[in-house]
Amino acid sequence: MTLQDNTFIGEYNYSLDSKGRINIPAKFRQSLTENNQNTFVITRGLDPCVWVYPLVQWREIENNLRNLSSVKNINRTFMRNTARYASPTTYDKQGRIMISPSLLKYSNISKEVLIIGMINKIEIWDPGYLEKIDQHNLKNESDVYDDLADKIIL
Amino acid sequence: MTLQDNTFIGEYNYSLDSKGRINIPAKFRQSLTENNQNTFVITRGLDPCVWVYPLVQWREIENNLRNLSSVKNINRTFMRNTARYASPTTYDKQGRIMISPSLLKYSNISKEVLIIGMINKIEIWDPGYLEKIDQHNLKNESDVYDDLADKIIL
DNA sequence: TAAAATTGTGGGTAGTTGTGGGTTAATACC
DNA sequence: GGTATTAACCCACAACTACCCACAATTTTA
Repeated sequence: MTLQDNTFIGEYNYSLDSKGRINIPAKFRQSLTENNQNTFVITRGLDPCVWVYPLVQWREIENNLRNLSSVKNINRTFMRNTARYASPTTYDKQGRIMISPSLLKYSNISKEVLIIGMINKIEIWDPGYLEKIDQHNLKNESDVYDDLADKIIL
Repeated sequence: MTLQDNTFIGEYNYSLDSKGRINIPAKFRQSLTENNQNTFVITRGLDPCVWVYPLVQWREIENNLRNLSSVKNINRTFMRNTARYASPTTYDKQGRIMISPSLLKYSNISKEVLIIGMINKIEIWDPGYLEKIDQHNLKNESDVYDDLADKIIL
């Protein structure tokens, strides 16, 4: 059973193989609509992890960026950092995508990976690294976190 | 006699089988509307137990998450921790769902389980564990408990 | 009260999934 | 232009999951 189209939840402990490939969980692939053409756009996350967007989702981001005025300095910086690391990747018949050495280094991934569904995108983490960062975040912003939980958790 | 749609009350003592499956009480299943497609979304509770949402209930949570911008750090942390432990599960012809080893560990469940109707969701507990926590909570928060009386008339 | 239907639990089987690795085609580099 | 390196495609397989059938105990119905 999959949820809504192009929507991802859940976590998976997979591993990077000797050729630098990572499997996309079958449930995630099944949730993809035809117009994604078996393709993701992978890029740097705002956290030290890899972000994986379905192609159509990335197109929306592109359109939003298109509307950012280039007059403002901060807009140019944001646009540049969002666009420069992104690259489209089609998965092979086994459902795997290639991750570039540069992205692996950025996200601290060596062998084990944790793949997390983030609703409209997918995150790929080094398991140990996430734990560290997560605890840090929860400690420093627990009050804001609780406010969100009050609004959203049923 | 069943209650309102997608509404659960009462408790049931069931057991986990050798394949990690748990039966959903027939009364709970009968209360489900068609648009749930015989599917629940199971995840970690805020207490050490398993939360079981009807699919349509979870969609509400999901849609709220979708509106959180990933530019904010705390939004990402919240979305990650809400989404990562959740997974959709369709029950089989006997009315059972699979519980992952990770969720079993989190909720301390080994063999016996206590299934509790929580109105808009279902909780699955280890019976002994719940008793301990419940007593602890009543002892330490009885004053806050009393405040609820202002909001809810029994 | 007896028969019929439902419910909770056990387990077998066939298909799917994650992972490894070999072979060919494309690319980059001398 | 020839060679080395990389990426795409294919085959293989063990582990796991979904689906099916079965049955005893309980509940409902007649």
